[in-house]
Amino acid sequence: MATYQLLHDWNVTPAEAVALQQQLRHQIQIQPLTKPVETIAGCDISFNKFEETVYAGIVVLRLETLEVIEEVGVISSATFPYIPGLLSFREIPSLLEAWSKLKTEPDVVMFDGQGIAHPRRIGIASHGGLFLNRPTFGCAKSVLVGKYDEPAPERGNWTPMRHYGEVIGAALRTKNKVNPVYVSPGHLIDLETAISLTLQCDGGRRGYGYRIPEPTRLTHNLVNALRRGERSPD
DNA sequence: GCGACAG
DNA sequence: ATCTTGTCGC
Repeated sequence: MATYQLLHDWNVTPAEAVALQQQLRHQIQIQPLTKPVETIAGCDISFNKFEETVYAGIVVLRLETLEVIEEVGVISSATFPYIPGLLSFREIPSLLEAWSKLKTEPDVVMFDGQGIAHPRRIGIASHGGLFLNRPTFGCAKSVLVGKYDEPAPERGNWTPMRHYGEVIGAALRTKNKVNPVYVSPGHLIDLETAISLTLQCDGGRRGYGYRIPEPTRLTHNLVNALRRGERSPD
């Protein structure tokens, strides 16, 4: 079973959450990978509007072939509300429950959200990286903070996202003439590597291609099936 | 003060 | 995030 470090309690108020982020942000390390990546995991949650029950899941893939190595899902509950800038406090607790069920120890984890492309430089991917103590990065479908110039329309092109003068991520085109995804390092990885991994996880390199990279796309399908009762938490 | 605002 | 069919464009 995969393990993680519980760096702090999750039962906090929004104000306490912000204080924790200010404290934790200094522990985040943006650097090149120290080990080659063989497996990559995607994680996501799903839920019915107005309900506290959440369906969390993680899918582990072999980077080279994008074949699924393992899938885990859990039905849990989230009490913390969705507040822009505090997404990790709503999603990470249940994702950690799913993580505990993994037999495999993913080399790197892709999150559905931001890494350091966050007002306090600690989005869900960075926060999760500290708990998991391994390389993580975010691949979001929309922007939280930062500005960027539109990247060229062909797959593979990207432009830097800037916030207060700092390069915090990239607007990356994963498919021709389709809206870009927003990639940013989470922890123990750098922007260039996060971009490279995102492109390697995109089926586009093999003909069939979706805007959302496979780890996140497949996990999204998994948790939605769980929510609809089309699959069980095994 | 006004508007923006990951999922 | 979720609720949902058709439809415009390449």
